[in-house]
Amino acid sequence: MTRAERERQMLDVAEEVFATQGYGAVSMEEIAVRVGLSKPMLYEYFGSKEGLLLATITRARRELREATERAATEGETAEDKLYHGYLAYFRFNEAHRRAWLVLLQEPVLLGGAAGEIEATRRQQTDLIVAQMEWLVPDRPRRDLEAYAEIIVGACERLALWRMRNPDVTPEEAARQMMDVTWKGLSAYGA
Amino acid sequence: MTRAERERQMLDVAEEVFATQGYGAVSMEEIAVRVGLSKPMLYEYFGSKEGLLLATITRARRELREATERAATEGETAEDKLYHGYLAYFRFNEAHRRAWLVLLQEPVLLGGAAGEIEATRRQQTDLIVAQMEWLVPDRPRRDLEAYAEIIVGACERLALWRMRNPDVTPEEAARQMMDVTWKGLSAYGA
DNA sequence: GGCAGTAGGTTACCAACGGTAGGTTACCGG
DNA sequence: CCGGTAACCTACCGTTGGTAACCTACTGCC
Repeated sequence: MTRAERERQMLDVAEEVFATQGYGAVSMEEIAVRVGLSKPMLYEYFGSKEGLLLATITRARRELREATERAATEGETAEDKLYHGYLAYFRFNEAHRRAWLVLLQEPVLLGGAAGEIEATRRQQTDLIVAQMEWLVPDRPRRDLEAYAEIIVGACERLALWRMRNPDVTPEEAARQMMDVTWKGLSAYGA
Repeated sequence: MTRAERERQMLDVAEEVFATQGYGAVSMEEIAVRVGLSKPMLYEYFGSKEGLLLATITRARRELREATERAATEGETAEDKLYHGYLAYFRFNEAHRRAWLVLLQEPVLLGGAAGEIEATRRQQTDLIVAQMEWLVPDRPRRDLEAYAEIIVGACERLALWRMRNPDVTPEEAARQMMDVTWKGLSAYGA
């Protein structure tokens, strides 16, 4: 087995247990046993427990980004693009439930490797901002950045809400996002 | 010193140290020393480390809710109410930076006392939904719930963004929230 | 005053975990 | 056949979350 395959295997196991049991509740020993290796190997590959979490988060984030990025190229109008982006997001966290769950663990890193994750976040935000520039031209860069953050946060939370309401389809969630962020609540005002 | 005062004192210390060092990076021993007591007292009051975090989160959340709730009664029109709600939120996490920072630690609990925190969250969401009913009448309850989640998530993330961009005033952040959630992005379309 | 009961507090300990040092096996080029 | 190295393991350490057992000072009561 090559080194890259080993790493993927380790990340698969880590993703599974972090998602189901939570970061604090699982020991490195347990992960190692599940992989079929011993603890020091994990440290060889990832340096620390937080490093392992960081690696799984980075991978999950990349997968999510690729999925939504691809989708946002579909559709003609700005409205269509936005809708398809949302749809891809909610479909992703239905299909890759585990990968998505570890993304929620991110705040754990606040006190630790927060700096390292900043780069990936920055990169992701930049991409959304780029699409924003297409969506809503002639706005200050700073506002576009804010809008991107707003949308990411909203999606995250709505996805969490969907976990408690599993009968909400990705289509419905995407439509709800459109209601608020595209048309705006004023459209429904009294 | 009464029991309630002791508890408040412990929560103050916990809030400070969780916010600055992060949940995982701080030991119960350290907190106990800072309070001026010994470790078992913390366990007497909060049962476990996670229980202590849960208590600080619960308190912070209540303070935040009270602040925003009060503000949302100001203003005449629906638009005004929404704006003042946002403004109060961003002013709160500027003034009570520490309290707000522990709220971010919440996902740590995913694998643990997630059930207990569900009640508080539910209660908070219900209140926003109630204001939503006023804001955008004649929508299905289910959509209102989704809108509430969207708004909470968006605010959370934008507040996080503000921490990295400290020159963004609460007024500007509130305006950006209005741009997206009230007028909607379509208002700026090409 | 003397004394049982209890609230509030401590010391001393345990088990589990993150992390590491040092040794062992297995494979490779020469 | 052999030196070197990559992959891997066993055995250990320090710290930390959590607990048991004990102490102390106050309260109300005879």
